[in-house]
Amino acid sequence: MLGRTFLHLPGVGPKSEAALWAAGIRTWEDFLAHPAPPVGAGKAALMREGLLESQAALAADDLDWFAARLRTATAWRFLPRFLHHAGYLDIETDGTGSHPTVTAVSLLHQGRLTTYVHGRDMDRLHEDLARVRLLVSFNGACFDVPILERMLGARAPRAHVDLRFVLRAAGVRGGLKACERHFGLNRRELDGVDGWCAVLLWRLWRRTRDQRVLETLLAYNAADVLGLEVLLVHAVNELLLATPFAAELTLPVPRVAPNPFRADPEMVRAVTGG
DNA sequence: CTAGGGCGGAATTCCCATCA
DNA sequence: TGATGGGAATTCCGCCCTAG
Repeated sequence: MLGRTFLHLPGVGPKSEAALWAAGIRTWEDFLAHPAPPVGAGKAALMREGLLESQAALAADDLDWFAARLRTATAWRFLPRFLHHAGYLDIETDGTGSHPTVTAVSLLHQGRLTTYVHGRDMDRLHEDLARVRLLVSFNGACFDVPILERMLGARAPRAHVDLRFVLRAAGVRGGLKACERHFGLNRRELDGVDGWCAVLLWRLWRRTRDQRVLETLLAYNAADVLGLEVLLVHAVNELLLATPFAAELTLPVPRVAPNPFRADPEMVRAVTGG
């Protein structure tokens, strides 16, 4: 999809891009080879320049270059090409206002899920996060990343895709759980657990040191990032439907990866009030 | 509850094609 | 060639939404 995207060029919006596609100019190469593309001469020259730069950036695997030009709702355009760099992130906190303790973090990167726990190994997060070139989160632009930076001094990758806004562009609104339900994802024994439950689980864990409590908290945290990986593909496929390329570019939807942690039904009951 | 970034619509600027 | 109008892109601001 990236090689068919013109939106990232200055002076090009959704209308111009759609017009190019309709005129049979479907790829960067189509445009560059076209003797008289259906735009003004000045804009054509500017676009030609931008496309040559785009080709160079793609050849150099320069994710940041595209991330800077395709933000928020349009970020999905470069996702398929750079998917293998994605690090899916979700944090839990103790819920105490604007300066909370980060209690647990899950990071799914290159097929490996790593969990960080406050007081255990949270310090390892910095170096692992530094290896991630493309961060994927849900509402992370507003929540996870600012808190990680403020509370842990962490530095997030420059390229960050917040699925909240990608999904919204695809017409799917609401919180993470609602989005999962929309695509038929099932949380099974974690049904009904939300972020506030994670706060309660953390308090319960501190008080009791019962391993089942921590395990339930981590299962919830892990379920969030495992869901992100699948939601991302759904979102891209949904947005492809609004382009002429859905038939050839639709991605296979992966299964939700197995959760290495097991939520204890008794602990779930304890914090959901069920 | 509280914070914060981004959406959405309106206003504004920019660009291009069309004319005389 | 210079003025003009329309359409598209960009900018700006208040409010919405979601996180734990």
